[in-house]
Amino acid sequence: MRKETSTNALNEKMINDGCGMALSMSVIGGRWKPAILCRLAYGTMRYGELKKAIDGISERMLVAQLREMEKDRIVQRIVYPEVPPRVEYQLTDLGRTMKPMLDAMSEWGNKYRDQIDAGSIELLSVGE
Amino acid sequence: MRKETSTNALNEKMINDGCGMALSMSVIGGRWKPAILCRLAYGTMRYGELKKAIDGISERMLVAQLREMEKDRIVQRIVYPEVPPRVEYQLTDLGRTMKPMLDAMSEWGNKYRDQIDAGSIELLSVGE
DNA sequence: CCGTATCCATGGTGATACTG
DNA sequence: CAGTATCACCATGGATACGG
Repeated sequence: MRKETSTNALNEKMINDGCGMALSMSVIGGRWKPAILCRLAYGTMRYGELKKAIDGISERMLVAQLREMEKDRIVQRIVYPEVPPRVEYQLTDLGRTMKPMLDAMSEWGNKYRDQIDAGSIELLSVGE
Repeated sequence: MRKETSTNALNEKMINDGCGMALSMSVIGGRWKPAILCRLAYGTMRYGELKKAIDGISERMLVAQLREMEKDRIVQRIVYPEVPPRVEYQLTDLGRTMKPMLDAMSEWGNKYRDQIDAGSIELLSVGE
């Protein structure tokens, strides 16, 4: 049996629906994980860089989401014992295997946005 | 500007992080959407069939998640005016364009599960 | 058969302030 | 610079009962 501690990192509820999709969702789901993953997909980033790059994120949430992804072994945290302190984050090897999935998601999302913006889809509720 | 009504159907918070990943997440995120999408990917299903197929889902949640995906135009609801009533659900054309993304997610999830089960990853906290 | 309505618990998230 | 610590909100989702 797999072990875990808290919150979202590997949500037991979702991992057993047969198809792996739910497992993927439990790893990349989370308010800010897509945004973080997008950045780390291009390489290593410092804590402060991530914070600046991701608009609107609080330190609390940035750290929380990074920690969860560390637990799930897709993100790696590297601490340089310097003054001032420096901490870098990057995808692990396992994290990098997500690339095709991440790309597929970005691509569909962008196409979907185009569809909506083109007005060919109304996304309901205009008169609600 | 895009319009929307409630809850999760197109979460404004998530759609503006530049990469389309977050948009995708806002459409397929949700406790039961992966499970539902997995089923509908193979074809049309009746309400009752979905309910039976997805273990543990309540009627409330099944309907709620289906309605959200209807709003987002990826799922189509077809009502047959018969007695007894019959309602079928299927992916829309737009919904079917998600196939590559869905497949990528399933594939990565399954590989990830293998990695974990193989013990090559410990998923933390064994001694926590 | 296919849902709605209602109530309620949980925890994910945000805001703010503080620390090594 | 890179985080912790606390508090509180409220949307998400669960259980149960009822309706066309």
